[in-house]
Amino acid sequence: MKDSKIIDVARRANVSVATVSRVLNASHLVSPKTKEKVLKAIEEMNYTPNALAKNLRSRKTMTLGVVVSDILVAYYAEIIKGIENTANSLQYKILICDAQNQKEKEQEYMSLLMNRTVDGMILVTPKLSNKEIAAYADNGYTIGLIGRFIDHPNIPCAYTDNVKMAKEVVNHLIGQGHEKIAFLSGYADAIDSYERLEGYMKALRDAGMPFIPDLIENGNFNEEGGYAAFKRLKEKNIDFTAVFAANDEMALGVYKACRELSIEIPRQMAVVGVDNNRITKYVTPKMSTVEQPKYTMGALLAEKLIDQMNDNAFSDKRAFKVDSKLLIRESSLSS
Amino acid sequence: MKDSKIIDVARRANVSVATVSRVLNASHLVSPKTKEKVLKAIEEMNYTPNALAKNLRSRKTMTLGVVVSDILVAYYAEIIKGIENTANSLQYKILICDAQNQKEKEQEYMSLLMNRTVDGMILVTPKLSNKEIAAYADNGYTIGLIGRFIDHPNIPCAYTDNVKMAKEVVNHLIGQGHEKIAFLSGYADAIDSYERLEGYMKALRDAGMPFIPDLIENGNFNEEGGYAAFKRLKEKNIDFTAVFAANDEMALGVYKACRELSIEIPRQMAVVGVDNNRITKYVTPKMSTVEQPKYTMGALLAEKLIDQMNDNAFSDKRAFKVDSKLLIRESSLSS
DNA sequence: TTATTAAATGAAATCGATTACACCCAACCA
DNA sequence: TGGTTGGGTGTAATCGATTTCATTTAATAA
Repeated sequence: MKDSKIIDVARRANVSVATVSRVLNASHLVSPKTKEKVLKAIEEMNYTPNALAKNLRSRKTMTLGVVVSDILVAYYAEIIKGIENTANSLQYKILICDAQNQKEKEQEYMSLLMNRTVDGMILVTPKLSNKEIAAYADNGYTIGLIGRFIDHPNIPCAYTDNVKMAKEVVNHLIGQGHEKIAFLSGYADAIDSYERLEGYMKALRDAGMPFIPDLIENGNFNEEGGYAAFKRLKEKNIDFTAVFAANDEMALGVYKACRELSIEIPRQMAVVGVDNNRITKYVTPKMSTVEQPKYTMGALLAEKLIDQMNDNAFSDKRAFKVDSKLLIRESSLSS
Repeated sequence: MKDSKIIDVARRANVSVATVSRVLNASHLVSPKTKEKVLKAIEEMNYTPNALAKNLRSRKTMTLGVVVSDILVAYYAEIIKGIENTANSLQYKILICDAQNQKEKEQEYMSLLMNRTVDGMILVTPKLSNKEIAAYADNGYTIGLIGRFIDHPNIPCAYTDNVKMAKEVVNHLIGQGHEKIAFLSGYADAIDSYERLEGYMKALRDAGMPFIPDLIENGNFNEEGGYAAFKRLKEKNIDFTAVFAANDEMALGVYKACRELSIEIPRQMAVVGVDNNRITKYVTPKMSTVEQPKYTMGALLAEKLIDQMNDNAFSDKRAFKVDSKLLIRESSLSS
């Protein structure tokens, strides 16, 4: 039952605990008939090894922690799938941690790493600073990063080129004839926001178009934020005909604001988001957005991190910059 | 750093490991100045206790496992939030397990319970049979269930009354003047499906309307399934003017099929789903659906289960039937 | 001052596995 | 026949904490 232990099995099979352990761990150093006896005893007693004892002794848990900002956001859920499937195929389990957008929760979850509950951690767009993250790595903990890059010899990263992505989006809008393009950024302190803004500016510069600071607003990466930001833009009374929102949620907020203000998308206002949330295909008009290889990033990083934990052979390649893809749909198409 | 242990701290502070342990566990049995010495040593050595050793000795992990069918589905994500917040407030952590719709994965994750990695498990609409689940409970493991009910003295359950819910939906459709109402069920073996079908039939009976088996189709709880099921219904050439889909995903599939077949919702076909997925508000027309108190179910059950683990005082109330709410939107409203 | 009691502390057992090391014994070789 | 060899097995140390029990120290009462 629930509380039989290795010594009970040993007694029942008339062998030592060492032998039972050998059977459990598929050692070749045990004769077929002994093995059979032991297996029979295990079966009869319904014995399952205590993972805590095992992990304590072996000093590993074969578990990877994954910290995401919000498990409700599909972006994270898909990354998790990538990590999980790869990890499982390499005999690792994953422990999913929902930081609920709070930095303190992230930190709490990091303690799982420090107290040996997990062998490594994958942080997906964490709020922790580069310095804080690097400190963990410097102390010998195994950490990987998704959706962000830190230049540190022990921290593998998988991320998209936000600058390039944003440039592509803005170029597309310019190509559609837009000259005044607003940008909705996410949290002011999020690297993604910053980089996307950078790409936005570069695209304008390359096209010889002026950068108008008033066309930048912050929308906190969520729907309400996007809604409010768009209203603020409108109140400024500056003309603009397109909005590039740093994610789909904010773009959805723009949709809502436009509906209220009777602004027709895309005829009067072009809109592009980022993430390819499933919803973008269901809204009217269908939303143009950017697809990032979420599953792939998860899978790539999980493999890399597990590799690193096992042979300590840090291959030089630890930065995986993957390509994103602009999906042009109705919301940004001039007729 | 990473590998200092309690004995190192003890030596540095010139005390015994027992004393350090007492400080760590906030025992009152330690003098202020000793305590200070110890805390200083802990601080200086950057010591963190090894959770594996601690859990092994104390025979608990203060961790709850949560097995969901698919982490990408918002329904589960919200339940998880409810569980997590409640658990955290009671000093418990949760370990989220994504079974990816596979029964074998569910079973794999159950082994976390059996090998003492978690103190208890919450299963959300699992594929495991009642008998299998009861067997775990009978063996002394702590299990709770969400979205399903098993009559077992040790298994607390939080679920909605599917029969009542389905009746309400069908009554609403009847009230809108529909006489031929199709039903799209989920997995044939899912209890939810079965119960919703039961409610559907009861509502018909109560209204004195005939039950037409040909109007029942299986849609596997996903969009493609709903799409295909609707097409099959249409091919049968039986008239019907409304569809009740056992979840929103399938209803979405119906939307797609209708678009292809140029059937206008709700004028020619009324549609109602279940779950209140966020998408339902964004589709055109807005989808009528049923809201279940997901967060509440999670919170309720987490509290109950933790209670049960701690005082072993099984209060008699272990079945929480919560009320769902029909949200009537555009897709089911005759003009 | 001494007896009594309570508060602090430490030594060692314990949780349940893995594994280094020692040992036994049968098979093989010289 | 005696000495190697090595496969199979057992004993005991170990992982890093908690906790029981015994002991020392300090505080209080007599």
